[in-house]
Amino acid sequence: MSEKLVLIDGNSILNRAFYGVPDLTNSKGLHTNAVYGFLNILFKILEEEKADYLMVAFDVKAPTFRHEIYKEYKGTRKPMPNELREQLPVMKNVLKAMKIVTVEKAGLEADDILGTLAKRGESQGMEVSLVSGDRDLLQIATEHIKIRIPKTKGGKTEIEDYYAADVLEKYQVTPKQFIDLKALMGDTADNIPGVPKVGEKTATDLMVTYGSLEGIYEHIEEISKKSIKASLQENKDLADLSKVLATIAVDSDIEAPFEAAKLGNLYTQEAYNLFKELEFKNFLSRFETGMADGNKEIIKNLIKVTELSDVEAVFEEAKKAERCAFHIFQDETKQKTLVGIGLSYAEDRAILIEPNGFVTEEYLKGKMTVLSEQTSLVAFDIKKQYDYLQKENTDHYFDVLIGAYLLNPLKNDYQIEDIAGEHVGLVLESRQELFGKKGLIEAAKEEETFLKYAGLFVVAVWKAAAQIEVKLKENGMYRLFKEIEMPLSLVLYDMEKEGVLVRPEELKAYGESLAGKIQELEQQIYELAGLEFNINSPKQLGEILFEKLQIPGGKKTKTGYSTAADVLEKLAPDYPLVAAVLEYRGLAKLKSTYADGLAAFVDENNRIHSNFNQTITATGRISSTEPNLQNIPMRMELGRLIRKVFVPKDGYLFMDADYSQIELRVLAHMSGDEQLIEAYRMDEDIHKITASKVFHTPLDEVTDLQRRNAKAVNFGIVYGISSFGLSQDLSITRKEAAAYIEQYYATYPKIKEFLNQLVSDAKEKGYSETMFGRRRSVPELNSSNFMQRSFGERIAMNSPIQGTAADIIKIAMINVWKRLKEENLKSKLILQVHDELLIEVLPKEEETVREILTHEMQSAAELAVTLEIDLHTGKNWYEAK
DNA sequence: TCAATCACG
DNA sequence: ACGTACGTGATTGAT
Repeated sequence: MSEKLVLIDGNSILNRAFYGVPDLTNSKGLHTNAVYGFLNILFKILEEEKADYLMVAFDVKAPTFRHEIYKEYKGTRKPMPNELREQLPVMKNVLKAMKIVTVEKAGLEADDILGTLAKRGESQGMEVSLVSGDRDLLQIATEHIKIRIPKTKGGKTEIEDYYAADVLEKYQVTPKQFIDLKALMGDTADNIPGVPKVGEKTATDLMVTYGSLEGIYEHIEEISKKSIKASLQENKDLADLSKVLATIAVDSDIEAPFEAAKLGNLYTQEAYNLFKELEFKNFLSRFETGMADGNKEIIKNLIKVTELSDVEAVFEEAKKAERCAFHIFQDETKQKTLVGIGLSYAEDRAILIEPNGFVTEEYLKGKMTVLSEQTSLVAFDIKKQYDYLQKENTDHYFDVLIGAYLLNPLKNDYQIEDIAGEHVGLVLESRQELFGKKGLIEAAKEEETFLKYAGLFVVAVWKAAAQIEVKLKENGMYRLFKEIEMPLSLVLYDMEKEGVLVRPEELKAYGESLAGKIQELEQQIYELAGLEFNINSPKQLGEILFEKLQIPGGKKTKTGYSTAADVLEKLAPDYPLVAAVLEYRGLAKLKSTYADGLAAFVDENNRIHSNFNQTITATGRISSTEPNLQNIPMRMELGRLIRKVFVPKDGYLFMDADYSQIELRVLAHMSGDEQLIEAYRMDEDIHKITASKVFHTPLDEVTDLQRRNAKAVNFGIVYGISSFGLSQDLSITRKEAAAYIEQYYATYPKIKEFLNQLVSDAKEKGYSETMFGRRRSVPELNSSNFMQRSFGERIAMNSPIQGTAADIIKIAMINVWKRLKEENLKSKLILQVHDELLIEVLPKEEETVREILTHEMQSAAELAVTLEIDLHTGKNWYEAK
C-alpha cells in the first residue's frame, strides 16, 4: 500500500477555525478559539486517515514572487484581527509540542509550499491529502492528490473532498482550468483593479466552450454579449496577470523534510502541559489514552521482584550492564521509609524491587552501595539518594535532573515526566495523575499502577541519560556537568546532612525580646492611627495612611497604595506613625521569618538542615530552602544579632571566608579592561579608586559621597546598567545617573565594549554563557516589547558575570571539600552563601583549614586579577563574619 | 494561588 | 515613548 502524506494549510485553517468557532479565552485572557478549532480539524483528519507523514505550512510575512510581478500585490487575505494574530505563535507552539513539522519559507506563500510538497509526495508514489480552507488549491488536485476543505459550523466540522474528478464534476473544469476560471472571475488577487470580473456562470460557460483563458481570447469575436466582450478585451493584460498570480508554484525551491515529518506519537508530555495551560479539557482525555498506548510495550516488560534469590539475580545482571538507571522510592516523611527500588539497565526494561522478608531496607542499601562501585549509575536527583551509594568514587554517576537543568536552567520544575517528554519523547503519567495526593507508601499498595509508575520512571531515567549526555556534549557543557555539577551534588548532600548547630534557647529568647517590642509598637501605632487595624496588611495600612490620614504620597501598585519601605522612609521623618510602622515591620519580619521561622526547623540534635538546591536558579547559583540560610540578616545590627545563635559544635569554631567583590573581579577579567585590572592591582579600596578615576579626584580626596556613588555604579554595571535604575538607587535625576555611567565608561572603556558584546552575542546565539560554558537562554531579547527586551539585555549582561562567580565558588567548594576529606580532617563545610563559605573547624586543624580555604578559594579560577577573600573565625556566625 | 513585602548575595 | 536595576525564598493577607 502506498504511503499517505497529509499537508495542512496552517494559516488558512487557523483562519477558518477563528471565524468558525465562537470566541474562547483561557483564564489568563488568551484567545484560544482558533487553536481549538484547528486542533478539532486536525484530530478529525487524523482519525479519518492513517497518515504516515504530516506537515503544516505557514506563510511568512515577506515579499513573494507575486510582489515582484505585481507591485501592489497584497495577497488574498484580509488583515488579521489581533485576537487571531496572538494565536498564531500559540498554534506553532502546540504543533511543535506535538512534534509536528511546520514548513515556512520567506518568499513563499503557504499555497506554494503546499503545492510543491504535494507534487513531490505524489511523485514519490504517495497518496496526498491537502487540507485547506482555500479553494484556489483545487488546481493542485489529481488522482492522488485530494484537496480537503473543512467547514466548521457551530462546533461541528464537515469536510468536502476533491480529487481531480470531483473538481470537474462540481465546477465543470479540470483543476488546471480552475486557475483560468478564477482569473476570469477576478477573485484571485482581489486587489487588482479592473480585472474583467465575469460572473461564475458566464466564466464557467466560457471555459467549457473554449478550454482556457488563451482560448477565450483567441475566439473573443465569437462572444455575443457585448458588455462581457468589451470588458474582456479592455482588460486582457490584467486577466493574464491575474492568471499568473493565481497559479500555485509546484516546483518551489524548498526542502521537503519527509523524514522528520514521519508521524509519531502526538501525545507528548509537552503538548499535554500546553493543552492544560490552554484549558482544552476536551482534548486531555484523548491524551491520556494516547499516552498510555505508547507505553504499553514497555509496561508489558516490567517486572516486580521481592524474593531474595530473584533480587540477588537482578543485581548480578545489573552489575554487568554498561549503565544502570536506578531510583530509590522513599516515603517523603522523616523516616524516609524505603518503598521500592527501580532499576533499568537495558532498553525498555525495568525491574521494581520491593523490600520484603529477607529483602530488608538495610540489605538493599548494601546491594545498591555495592552496585554503585560496579557499574555506571544514572539517577534522577542523586542528592536525595546518596544514602544508598558509595561516595568514594563518584565519577561514574550521572544525574539526569542536573543535566536537564543545565540544558535549560529556566524551568520551574524538572519532573521526570517532563524530562521524559522533552528529551526522550516518552510520555509518562505524573505521580499526581496516578496517585493524587497519596503518599508513596499508600501508592505502592496499588500494585499494578505502582509497578507501572516506578518502571516507567527508571526507563525514562535510563533513556534520558543517553540523550542528555549527547546534548550536553553538543552544547559544550559536558565538562561543567562532569567536573563541577556532579561532584558538587555530593558536597551539597554532605552539607545538608551535616546541618548547622543552633542554640534553641537563645533563638527563643531572641524571639521573645522581639515580641515585647512588637506589642509596644502595635499599641503605639493604634493610638497614632486612631484605630486598630492589621498592620501587616498593606491594603489596610495604605488606606489608613493615604486616605484616612491624608498623608501625601499616592498610588503605585495596581491593587492600591504602595507601602514599601522606600515609600515609607521618605515619610518617616515627618510622621511618627509611619516611623513606627517601619520599625514594627522590621521587628515583625525578624520574629516571623527568623526567630519563629528557624525554630521550626531545629531537629532533635539542635541542628538545622537546609536544602541546597542545585537546579533552581537561572544563573547557576545555588539556592537554599526550608529554611533559607542564605538570607540570614546581616545589614542591620538588630537582625545581625541572630547570627549569634548559629554556633559550631562543641569544641569547634567557625571559620568564614567570603570573596571580595567577586563579580566585579570577574567583570574585570572577562572584559579585559586594563584600567579596571590595574585598579585591582593597587592595594586599595576598589570603589574609592573608581570614584577617584570617575570624578577626577585625587585618591586621598575622594569623599564618602563620591565613593558611595562609585560603588552604586559598580553594582549597577554588574546588574546590567540603566540610568533609570541607578537614579532610583542614588535618588538622583536620570540625567545625572546617565552622566555617571558615561564617566564610568570613559574610565573603563573596555567594560562598555564588553557589555555591548555580551548583548549582541546573546542576541545572535539566543543564550548567554559563563566562562565555564554554562548557558542561559534569553528569549526576552527577541520580544517586541521594549520593556521585555531591555530586561533581556540586562540579563545578557548580568548572567555571565553572576554565573561565572557561581561557577568559581562551586569549584572552590568541591576542592575545599575534597581536601578536608582527603586529609582526614574533622572540619566540615557547613554553608555557602553565594560568595561565602562557612566551615566548622576543629581548633587543632585551624591553620590547615585556613590554608585550604584560602588557597582553594583563591585558586578556583585563574583570572587577570587576584581572587581575594576575607576570612574570619569566631565562636558563632556573628563573630566569624 | 497571587501580590506585596523584605531578608540575603 | 515605553518604565527597570541582577539573582533568590519566606511570610503575610487577600482572593
